[in-house]
Formats: sequence, structure tokens, C-alpha cells
Amino acid sequence: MRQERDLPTTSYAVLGLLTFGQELSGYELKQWADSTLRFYWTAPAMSQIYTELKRLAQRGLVLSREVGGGPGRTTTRYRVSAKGARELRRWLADSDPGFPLLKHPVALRLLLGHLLDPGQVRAMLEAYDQALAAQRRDLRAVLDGIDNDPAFEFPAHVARWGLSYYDSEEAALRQVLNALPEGSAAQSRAAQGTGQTGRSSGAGPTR
Amino acid sequence: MRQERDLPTTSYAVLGLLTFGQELSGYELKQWADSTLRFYWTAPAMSQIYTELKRLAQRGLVLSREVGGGPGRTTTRYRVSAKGARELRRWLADSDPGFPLLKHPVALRLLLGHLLDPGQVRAMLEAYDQALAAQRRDLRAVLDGIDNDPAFEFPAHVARWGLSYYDSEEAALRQVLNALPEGSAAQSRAAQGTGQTGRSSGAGPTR
DNA sequence: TGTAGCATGTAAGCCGTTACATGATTGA
DNA sequence: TCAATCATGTAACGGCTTACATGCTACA
Repeated sequence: MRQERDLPTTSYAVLGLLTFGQELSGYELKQWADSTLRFYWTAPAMSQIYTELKRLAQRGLVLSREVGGGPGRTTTRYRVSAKGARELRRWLADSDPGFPLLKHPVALRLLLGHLLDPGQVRAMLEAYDQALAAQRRDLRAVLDGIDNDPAFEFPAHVARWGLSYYDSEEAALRQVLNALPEGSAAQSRAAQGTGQTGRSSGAGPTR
Repeated sequence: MRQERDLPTTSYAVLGLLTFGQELSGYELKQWADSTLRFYWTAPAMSQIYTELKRLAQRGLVLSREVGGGPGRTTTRYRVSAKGARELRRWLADSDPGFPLLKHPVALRLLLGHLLDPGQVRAMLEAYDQALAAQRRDLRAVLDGIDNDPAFEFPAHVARWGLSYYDSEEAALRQVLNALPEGSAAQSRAAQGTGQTGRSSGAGPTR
């Protein structure tokens, strides 16, 4: 039982998707990933899904089966093997999840707000607000599709978690917008003046 | 007007850090990144900081200067050039921020909660709760270091945003814990009897 | 005297993406 | 018949990390 290093997390994520429902094709797996994983992990590219499936199959963690859909058409469907289920449980129990990693381009740009005029900052935040609402709708739809289905109890927990995250983002956004100097996003062009701040007081890294 | 493709976002992040305060060394930049960027972007490895600085210098976006600290010791300090400031503003104004990307290993594992026993799930969530509190303290300390300093108005906004995010995570976590079947994390071992895989009496580390 | 922090890099390699390539089936 | 969707892959490469390598300085 010499276990080499853990696979990348995304492998386990794909493997995990196969522990709900039945056999899935790479293509179907991608759809599932797009509608669930993408909200709190990533939506792997198609090509990566196929790569992962090949690797999982090679290690005996999934079993594949050719299914003929039409005359000249075959689809490869995958299901998790007993070994795969065991390995997944082992990984869940043994490995340290680590802290979430957030790549927030809007927060990053807000950090540099002193380089923009207030209107531009506002416009950016409002655009994010829109995107957030859209994303929230998508996730809401996902939850509606699985809520109350006992087979998807945990996915439903995660979806609700996600919704509460989006709500909090929305609230935080309002806070920032309120704290920002007035000036509508529309008059973004108005300011544009004076060169940079001269800067002074040190305040080094806090530690 | 996108002839030369944009640099990776992390380059702009590093460049952006140089628009506060004055000249910084690669080493100092790393400390800044660790205490600010890491909360909503990433804390780039040292080696990457140096790589970015080299690239930025090559394109004339930063200027470097050798500073002798002691006899045999020189430190290279960097400051943003006029061209760099222009390019940064251009990037901020022109490019689409895109939606935040969240890699949430705890949510991912919760999704697969049906593969674990309730105690294990609880234990994982409680460990995350701890980590969250620690992270929150760190960010709080950062905010305390810059709050009310007008030079860091925007970093302070971002820090407050981050704190509200951690608060919301905390709340969401409680929600999930309440919705989960009772059974304390401590009795994680108790439920183990049901038909599951071996690993009975704690001895064998499964890796 | 030794360790922690300051300071700077190179090399190898993993994870994952985009671009490219191919072809069948379904429905407007 | 044309486009969209289903379905599966390969190649190139970008971004970033880890591991390695080096050497000075302050301080306990």
C-alpha cells in the first residue's frame, strides 16, 4: 500500500463528483463541474477533465465503459471504483484542507483606488455588483434544483454557504460605496486632475 | 489598444505596492505582500517577487537603485517610474477585473460529506473555524496599523471588506454546524462501527 | 558561536489554461 | 444545410511553487 503523494485536489474533486449518481461521461462531468465546483473551487477545462479521468483510470480509481449511443458513436462513461471510494475517504480524512484561497481582482483594484478617480472606482464596484447578482442567480438555480433531495444534502449545504457569501459580498460592497466620496460613476471623466500624492509617513510592514 | 498583452495580474499587484511609500527592496515587498495582498490575492513566493521586479525593470515600469547598507552589503531598492504609474493606471482603467476566484478546500470537502461520518465533518468545520479566527486576528492587526492614515484609505477599505468576509464565513459555518446532525466532533470515532472500512483501533496511520 | 533575519537569486517542475484538431448527431 | 451540442483528445506554454544555493549582519 505504498501511497505516492496525493493527487492534486482537482483530481479528488472530479472523483468526488462521481460519488453522486451514476456513470458520467467526461462531457457530463464538465457540466456538473460548471454548475457546482465552479462556485467554490474551479471549473476545470474540458481538456483537464479528460486528463484527470485518464489518470484516475490508470490508478484504478475509476472504471470506464464504452457505451454506444448511435451507430458510429461511442461515449466513455466513468464510475468510481471501490478502490477510488476508499482513496477518496482516505484523502478526506487524512489531508489538511488548508485555508481558502481568494483571488479577488476587484479588491485588488480597490486597494489601488488612489490611482483612479472616484467615479472610476464607483463604476468598477457597481459592475462587480451586477456580476455578483448574476452569479447569485446561477447558484440559486443550482440550489433549487437539488434542495430537499436527500441525495444532495451536502451539496445543498455548500450551495447555501455560497449564497450567504454572495450576500455578504453585496453588503460589503454597499459599505464601501457609502464610505467613498460622492460623485456618480457617470462623472467618471470629470476629475482626472493633479499628479500623484507626495506621500510621506513610513508605516512599514506591520510585523 | 491591447497590442502588447497585459502582464499577469500579480505583476501589477507588485507594481501597485510600490505606489504607496517609497523605494522598497524585494524583501520588503514580500513582507508587504504577506501582510496585505495575501488576504485577497496571493502572497507570491520570494523568488517570484524577484522575477517580477526584474521584468518590471526591464520594461521600465520600475527604477532600481543600489543602496549600500554596510561594508559588503548592498540592497537593491525599487520605485515606480512615471511610465510604470501610467501603465498601472491604464491597466486599472482598461482591463476587465473579472469575477473573484475562490478555492475553498473546506467547502469542497463538505460537498463530499456523505463519504464521512458526521463527527469528521464537524471536526473539519471546527478546525476551519479556528483557522478563520486566527486569520481574522491577523487582518485586524493590519487594519489597526493603517486605519486613520489617509495615505492608506483604500487599503483600509479593503481590509474592512476582508474582515466582513471572515465574519460572514464564521456565520455561515455556524449555520452549517446547526443543520448537521448532532454528534460532537469528539465522538468522531464512535460512529465508526457501521460497515465502513477497517482502520479500527487508531494505530495505523493511513499514509 | 550559532541562529534568526536580511537579501538575492537559479532550476525544476506541477497545475492548469488556451489553441488546435477531429468528428458525429440533432434540430431549425 | 448549417449551427449548436455532444464527445474526445494533443501540444504548447504561462504562472507560480518548491527546492536549492549563497552570503552578510545582528544579537543572544
